[in-house]
This record gives sequence, structure tokens and C-alpha cells, in this order.
Amino acid sequence: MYPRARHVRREHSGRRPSLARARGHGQHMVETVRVRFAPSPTGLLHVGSARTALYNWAFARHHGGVFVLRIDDTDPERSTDENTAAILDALRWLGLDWDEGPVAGGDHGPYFQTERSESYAGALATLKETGRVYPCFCTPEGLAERRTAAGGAWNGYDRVCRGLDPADTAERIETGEPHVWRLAVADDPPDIVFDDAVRGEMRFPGTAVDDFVLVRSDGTPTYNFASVVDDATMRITHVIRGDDHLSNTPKQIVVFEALGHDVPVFAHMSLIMGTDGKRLSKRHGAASVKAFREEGYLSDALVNYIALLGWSIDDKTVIVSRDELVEHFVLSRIANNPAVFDVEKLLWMNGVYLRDMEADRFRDIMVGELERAGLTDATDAAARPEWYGELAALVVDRTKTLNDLPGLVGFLFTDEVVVEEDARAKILLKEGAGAAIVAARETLELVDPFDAERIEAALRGLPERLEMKSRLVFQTVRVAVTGTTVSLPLFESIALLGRGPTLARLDAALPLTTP
RNA sequence: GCCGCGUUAGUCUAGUGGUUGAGGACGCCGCCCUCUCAAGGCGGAGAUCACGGGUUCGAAUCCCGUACGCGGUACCA
Repeated sequence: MYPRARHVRREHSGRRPSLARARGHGQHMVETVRVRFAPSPTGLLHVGSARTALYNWAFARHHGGVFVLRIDDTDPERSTDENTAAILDALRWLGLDWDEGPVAGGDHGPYFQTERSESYAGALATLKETGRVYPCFCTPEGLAERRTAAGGAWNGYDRVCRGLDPADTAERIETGEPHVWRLAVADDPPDIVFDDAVRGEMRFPGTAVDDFVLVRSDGTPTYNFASVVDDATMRITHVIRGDDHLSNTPKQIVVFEALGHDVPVFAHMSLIMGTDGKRLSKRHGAASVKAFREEGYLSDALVNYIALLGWSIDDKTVIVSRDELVEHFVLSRIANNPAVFDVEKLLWMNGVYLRDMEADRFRDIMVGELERAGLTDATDAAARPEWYGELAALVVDRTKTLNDLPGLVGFLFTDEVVVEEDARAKILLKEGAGAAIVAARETLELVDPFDAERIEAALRGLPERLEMKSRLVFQTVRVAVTGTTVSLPLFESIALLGRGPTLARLDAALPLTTP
């Protein structure tokens, strides 16, 4: 009565999919790779989703294929336009451009699921014609009852509506009786087998798929139906997605086949976890791309870090640009075990990118951050680019995230330094601190020109003259000038500050050397 | 419950039967550099390759089982 589900087999080896044969077409046909990223706009772009997007993008670019962005906004309660906008924004920031989708357009649209109801209706119509689908009038309550009666551990469907008389059901539908549409699965289905491009051969018992709901009583498609219809009509060749969809795959394969469509290649990657081994979420701190951006991470660094969470080029390569990712990206090198997100390593990597950056570019970024923090403005930055360049050179090695910047250089942009209590107690109140300040003041007054080299040469003579440890002398001056015991290099800082402000700070600090 | 996936140092990983008494990176520790802090250089500790059986002359690598973790099992996506 119903066609038997076919054995689904891929001819290529699961680990190294051959594109020419990937979909079992004619052996000479090389299809254009088409992949998609389909986020639900129910929140910000999560780093886990970002990695899925990244891998899809890299795969498409590697094969000269098409990267489709589709918005799965079927959940009207939680989906918002703001979220959609934020996701597009995050994707752009990450440098993941899409060829088809919102804004970009394309021949396979619309790219919002809420606008594709015609497509789903059409797919349902074909399934009705081929008898692969039937209406079910069971109420949720009735179902629940039967399920608990069956032992509680069973959530399937008992097919009570499957044998109904077509004339009868047509009438009930006519009268407006609520009903869903269920897929009619073969009675004695064979195992469902597919070659996952990252995991190899996956085999599920045919009984893993029962007569599940395709269309809800309100007429909207369920995820497993909408997703398949979209992937089919958008001619997606490779479905690269999270592990959480692995168990849905057999269902989707059955739908693809019922629809008479080729089954795409599937590639399932595992999820990203927090340090507690649970799925990464806001509970673990920053979890969205936006949050990392706001915390001062570079998009290049985030992309690099995420790319290597569950994927690698070889046993040594750690710094990978987008271009290198595209060049080397292969599905078979995606790891199949879940990865814990380690902020420490991201932090380190961000520093690497900061240090590798063109000096001028870093300077401009720094200026932008200082403007944002209200420490400086564009006119000042434009007026003395060399000064900012020198500052930038001093600061790069000490910057982990962009948010560190204001704290690092703040002392240069204030009229009055506030000496930290701790620093005063530890340094200024030490024996000889006052003398050091007086001597430093006298020396610096005479340095000319007032540059780092000469300042250093002059100050270097002090310890011996004062018969003090050089460390103490310099720390004393540092605290007086910067207010803290840890700062940017002293001599350069003094040069950047200028003579006037430096002397003023020394004067102001002198009284602090006595209790 | 049932189905599926996973398990190499604190973390990310390399590794697909012998050259592995397990390589790289973050983190950690020490030394060097040094005006503080970084950055950089050098060195070090840290993994009985989850556990137990097998197969084999030989296993992190193949097979079976156990434990633990994760996912799915819905008119969520």
C-alpha cells in the first residue's frame, strides 16, 4: 500500500565525500555545493551557532559553492525582527558573507520560513497525492492517555487514524474537525543508513521513525517537515549542523524520500560546552558573538578560536586566518567529541592578533576605543598621530582585549592622578621616596629635548647619587606619575605625558611621602 | 525506558596496528631579559590514551562489554 522506505546509501566513503558522486547522480556531474545556515531569530547569535555558520561558510568557499542564509522564524512567540537584524550583524562582523538570503536575495527565496507556507502546502499536496500522508484526529489529551497506558516510556504514535476511510476523513475535515497530517511510514521498514561526512556510517533501526506529525492542526509545518522542504527546494547538497540533529536525521531522510528528493550529505558536529560540561549558555558568561564583541575581542581572533574548537589542520597549526581556514577546510577533520570553550585560550589568541596587527591599524583601533571611553576625541587623534602611534606601540603587548585599553592609558588623559592607597603605602611612604621625587623633579626639569631616551639617561643617574636601589627610585617615580605600581614603561610614559604634567605630578606626590 | 553519539594531561587538539616509553597549543611552574607589568626567549611539571575483557608477534589505534557524559525520543527548533 505504501512504498517501502529505500535503503539509503552513499557511494562515497563517509569520511571523504566525493562531490561528484555525493548525491548519487551521474558520475560526470559535478554539482555546485550548496550549504545553508538556518538560525532561529529567538535570541542573539550564540558562539555554537556561529561555529556552525563558520563551518558551512568555509565549506562553501572551499568548494566555490553557495552559502545560503535562511531564517527559521516559525516560532512566532520568540522570533523577532531585532534578533534577525542582530544575527545578520553578528555574521557580518565575523566576516561570514552569504550568497543567498536576507538582503542578498537569490533564486531560491523567500528566505524566511514564515514566508514559505506555499512551499510547505505544495509539499503536503504532493504527499497527499502519493498517499504518503494521512490526517489524524487524535487529540493531544487522548494521545497522552494512550501513551501513559502503554507504559509511560513510549512517545510514539499508535496509528489509530491510519486506517480511516478516506471518504469519512474528507467529511470530518470538511466540517472543520481539528487534525494534523502524519507521515505514513512503511510497516516493516529496513534500517536507515547514511554516511555522515564527519562520523562515518550511521545506522538507525527503521522503527526509529514512526508516523510523526508533518503539519500541525493550525496548518503550520513542524521543524522536521519545514526543514526538509526548504533544504530540498533550496537544493541544499550538504547539511552541516550540530549534533543535536543527528537523531532527527532518519526522520528527515524518510521525508526527503517521500518527497522524491535526493538526500543531501549530512555532517554532524558536536556541541560546544561550558567548563562544567554542559551546553554553553549565558550561564557560563559570554555566549553570544555580540557579548564577545562588546568584551573587546577581535573578530579575527574569535573566528580563529571557534574554528579550532573541534577542527584542526594538523598537529601544530594554531593561528589560522579565514583564508587558511577556507583553503584547508574538510569535513572529515571535524572532531566528533564535544569541546569545552576555554576563554583563557581565546584571550591569549586575541593578544596574538593584536600584536600581529599593522601598527597603524592597531593605533586607529586604540584611538577608537579611547574615544568610546571618553578619554580623547577625533580631533586630538588627528592632530598628533605620531604621539598616538608611540602610545600604541607601548600598549599593544599589554593588551588582551580592547576593553583593557582605557585602563592601560588612562593616566595620560587626566589632569590629576589619583595615587592608589596601596601604592602609596608600599612605595611612597618608604624611606627615601621623598628625596627621590625631589631629585627626579630637578633632573627632569633640565632634560632637553624631553624624549624617552634622554629622560632615561638622566634618571638612570639617580639611584647612585641617592644611594638607593634603582628599583625603588623608579617605582617611586612611577607611582607619582601614574598613580600605580604597575604601568606602561616609565621613561616612555613620562615622555608622552610631557614635562609640565610630569613635574606637576611629582609636586603633587611629594606631600604623600610623609604619613 | 528506548535509540544514537562521545570519552588522549585542567582545556583545545595530533594520532586510523609497530618510527609513540603519545606530538603541538592555552594555562601552570622556573630561569633569562628587565624601571613595574606585559611581550619575547629558554626549560619544566602534567596523560597508567575512561574502565574491563578480547583479536594480534604487537593496540590510544580493531572487536565486545561496563561506567560516565551528551543528544534525541513532542502538534520545540
